[in-house]
Amino acid sequence: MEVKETLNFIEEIIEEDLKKGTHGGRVHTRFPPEPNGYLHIGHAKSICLNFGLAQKYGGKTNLRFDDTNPVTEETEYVESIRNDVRWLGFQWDAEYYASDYFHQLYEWALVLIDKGLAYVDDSTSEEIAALKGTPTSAGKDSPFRSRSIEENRRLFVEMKEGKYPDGSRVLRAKIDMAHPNMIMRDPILYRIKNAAHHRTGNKWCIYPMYDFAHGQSDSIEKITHSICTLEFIPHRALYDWCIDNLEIFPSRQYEFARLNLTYTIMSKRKLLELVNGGHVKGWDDPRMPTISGLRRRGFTPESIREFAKRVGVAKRENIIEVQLLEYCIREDLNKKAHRVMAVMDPVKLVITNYPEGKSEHLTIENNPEDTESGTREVPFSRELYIEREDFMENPPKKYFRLFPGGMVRLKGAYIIVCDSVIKDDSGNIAEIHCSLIENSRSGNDQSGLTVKGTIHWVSAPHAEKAELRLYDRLFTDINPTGHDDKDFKEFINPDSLKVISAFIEPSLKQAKAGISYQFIRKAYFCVDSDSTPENMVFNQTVTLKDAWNPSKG
RNA sequence: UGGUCUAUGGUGUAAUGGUAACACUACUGAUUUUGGUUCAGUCAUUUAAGGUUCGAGUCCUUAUAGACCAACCA
Repeated sequence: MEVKETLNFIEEIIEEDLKKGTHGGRVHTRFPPEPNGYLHIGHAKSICLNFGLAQKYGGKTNLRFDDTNPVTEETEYVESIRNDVRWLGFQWDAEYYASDYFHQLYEWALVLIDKGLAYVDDSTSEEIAALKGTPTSAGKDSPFRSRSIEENRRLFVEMKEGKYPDGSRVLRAKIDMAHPNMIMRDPILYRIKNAAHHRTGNKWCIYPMYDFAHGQSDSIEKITHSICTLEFIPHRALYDWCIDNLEIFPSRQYEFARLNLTYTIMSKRKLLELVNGGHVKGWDDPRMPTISGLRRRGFTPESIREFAKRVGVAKRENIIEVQLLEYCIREDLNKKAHRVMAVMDPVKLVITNYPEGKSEHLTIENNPEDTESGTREVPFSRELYIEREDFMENPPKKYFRLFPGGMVRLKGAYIIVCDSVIKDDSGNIAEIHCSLIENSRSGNDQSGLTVKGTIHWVSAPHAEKAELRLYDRLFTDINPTGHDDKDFKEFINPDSLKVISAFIEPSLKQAKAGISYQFIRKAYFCVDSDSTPENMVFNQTVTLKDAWNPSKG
């Protein structure tokens, strides 16, 4: 059956433009990050949207750094952003910086002054705010609003020449102090900042505001569809005002709802707070919703792109369940990740009828989902480790694992039956004694027995040790920033990171950083960049789904 | 004493005036040498009230709810 393709509202706009022949059928988008922090999964949605649209309609996408505020922006962030976009699988057509346009923007400010549409205001920040009015009451004109064009021009040029200190003067658009849209109440266009810029150094001491830079940058690059998030809706009036009065290429702005994720924060400022406050170990901490964090956690570009596709694009505020993200990474890794065995909470199991000192190599498939993935050799011997939770002395109904008198298959090996349990002085289980069934070896089973459960194991004398970093959600609240009376940091999950030592099968000894594995029956893990052959470190990406619910028996 | 945007299952996205669909979650059951995967099934009178129409989730009106707007941030 054919599934009818439906368009999101931006695709509808584009197809309408294509039909009308707007811009000669050209589609040109841009991804415009400010280099003041690392990209997060919300940006990934925007990246996939902007680049995806261009791909779909045979257009282009620029990467443009919106770097109009020198005090918060750094080259480190530029590098990380370029890296993350590339890693996600996208290549931009051109790389630009709003700072490339500083001179043009300055010229355009002069145009507005000459048209009587902009003026220099000597008021303080507080005075300007006071005259701004409120959403429900009109503002009042600044006492400097009626300066002559000549005076405005002279003052603005002097601002540029560095004759005035920070905060002493601004350039404002002359629009309407009673406008119902507060953005239009004589917005500030330029401010004085005697600060070094990461690209232009000390060349400038006046810097354009977002509203005087973004639309014009789009226009310079002949962007046809400038896509941003909902909070910029009121800015669209000013975006259009600048383009109209400057009589430049008519880029158009369209707004979609940003991504929100349950149990997650999605604000660069707040993520910075987590980094600076030492609540996480950096922007790429695997608990962070940053692209670099997700990458280190073991997420693949494919899984994130699939996620972006599945969350859709609309204008309605939304909060996506993290389970969808988890579904996407499991779906991808299920196809790709080799299966290996690791015991996270070990208890010793002795096979009493297996000769001491003997060992053999069993051939085990790497991935039953991928016949191309081949097999590997796994050593087997008399003493093994199994998970403590895979044995119960007094099991409930429907317990498929080991218990006294019970039978399970050791994955890829033999069927065993539990004969007895050895306890230490304090009553804890020290060893489980089993015997294996002759002729039950995996792939060559002539025992005729069928067992309900299969458990994983690692041969004790061959086992390697590894550090496992287990992650839980970073916040305990479904919407940490959704409480007016509480700071989001109050909801930080104290147990978001647990470090354990595990036994892993020896084939993992060569595992390289960034490679993902499925630790069978447990979770997907990926080799961390901290990992060395002497101290192997794995990050838990996501657990396997677990349908076993002991309480239901 | 304002303006703008948005309202469809638990979550998200469709249905473009004509049988409310798909995915995720959750819960059943089947299959399984991973309690994974896979496969089947269950879960909605579309915020409310009016109106237009043969026919409304869709158009109109009013209400209600939520979001955004008073940074020399973007």
